Amino acid sequence: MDSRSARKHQAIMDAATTVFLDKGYSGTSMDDIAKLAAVSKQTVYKHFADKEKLFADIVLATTDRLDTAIDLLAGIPIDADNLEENLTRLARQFLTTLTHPQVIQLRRLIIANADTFPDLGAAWYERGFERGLATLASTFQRLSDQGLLRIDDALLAANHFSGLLLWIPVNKAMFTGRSQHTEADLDRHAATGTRVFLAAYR
Amino acid sequence: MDSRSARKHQAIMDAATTVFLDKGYSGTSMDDIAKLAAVSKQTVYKHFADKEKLFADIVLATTDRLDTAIDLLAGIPIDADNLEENLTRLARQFLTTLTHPQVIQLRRLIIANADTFPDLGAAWYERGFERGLATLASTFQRLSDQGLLRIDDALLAANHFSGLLLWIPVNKAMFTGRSQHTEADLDRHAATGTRVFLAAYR
DNA sequence: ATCGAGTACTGTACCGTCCAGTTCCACAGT
DNA sequence: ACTGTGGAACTGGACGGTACAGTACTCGAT
Repeated sequence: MDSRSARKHQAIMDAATTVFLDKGYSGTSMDDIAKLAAVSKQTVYKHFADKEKLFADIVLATTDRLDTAIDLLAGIPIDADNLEENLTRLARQFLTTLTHPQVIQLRRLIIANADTFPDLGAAWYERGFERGLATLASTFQRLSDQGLLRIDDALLAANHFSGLLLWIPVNKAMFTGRSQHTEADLDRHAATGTRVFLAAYR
Repeated sequence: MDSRSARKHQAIMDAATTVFLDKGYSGTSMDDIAKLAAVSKQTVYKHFADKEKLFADIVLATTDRLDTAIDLLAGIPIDADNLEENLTRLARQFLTTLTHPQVIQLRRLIIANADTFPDLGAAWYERGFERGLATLASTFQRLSDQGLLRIDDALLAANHFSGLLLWIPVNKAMFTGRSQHTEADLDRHAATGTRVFLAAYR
């Protein structure tokens, strides 16, 4: 069922995602998108009412992709033995996912336009952020029920966990352009962050 | 030495700061700034070469103001007794300062334009972020020398402290527009964050 | 006579629309 | 299976309208 129309639609979405992530909302022209999608501008406007609508669509689509990625990640079972090692590995994967250049660029994009598109910022916050925290929290709750952790507010614990891990690398990436972290940096953040977390919650 | 010229200069800086913080870089026109400063556009261009230069100047000036505020804050002495209470108060003041709407808007502004002005992002990161962490770290080092904390990497400890405190409220503010936190929220973040920090570092 | 206000102007970028001509696709009849 | 046909979708380019950075020029104030 890849009708021509559907193919074009997808091509436009892909192109728009690329260009918006790269150049920001106002830095992107509809002509740019049409050209990259190898499609006429008329066709773009046939599929999307206007620039704002197109922007909202690609942001939400990308957010959903990220959301499912996090779900998968938090679903990985954690052994009772070697709790610290297992948790460190979870932390490490969190870091990999959330410092991925595309994710960083998406954050940038939403923050930059949170004034113009308040609904979009709120939607991202709820679907891409709070939901991620909630799944992480349910993992912690499980560990707590097994007696491996000592937690009364699982959501708060998830907040602390992610704050310990992400505050530095995410901020660095936000401010210093497309800075790529070395693997060693991320390893270190995962290890030390997990250690502090366990000191408080084991 | 308030020459007429100096006063105009200041008026333009103030107006530009206000408008840029409110509407973002590309959302702000030079006419807006001139009008708010009660000055002709010609005069604006007499004092600042172009829009980019003006933007860079006001960002760096605001960053410096924030930096000195943090210095003051981290310099407050901490009693040996009631460590947790004292640290919680420090945390609370950190939160107040860094969730101030102006600061949040400045962060937004820099992140939004980190691609176009990479130097500015880097400058903010070094002067407004790493420097703040460094002063916090030196406070922790002092406490460690007094035997109140057990720290081997003071800078890392400062990172963890700020991550625990700021991750949630700052993210929320970034994404959900000018959301104001209730005092109670901030109290709670300060208390729980400090508790986790002390569990790991006391 | 110097400085700045006020305003008009230039050049550019870009959103969204329009139109004339072309390609794709589903479905009919053979 | 093969062809023909109608309609929908697409192309490419042009165009109106608007917004805005930066410049030029006139006139009044001090």
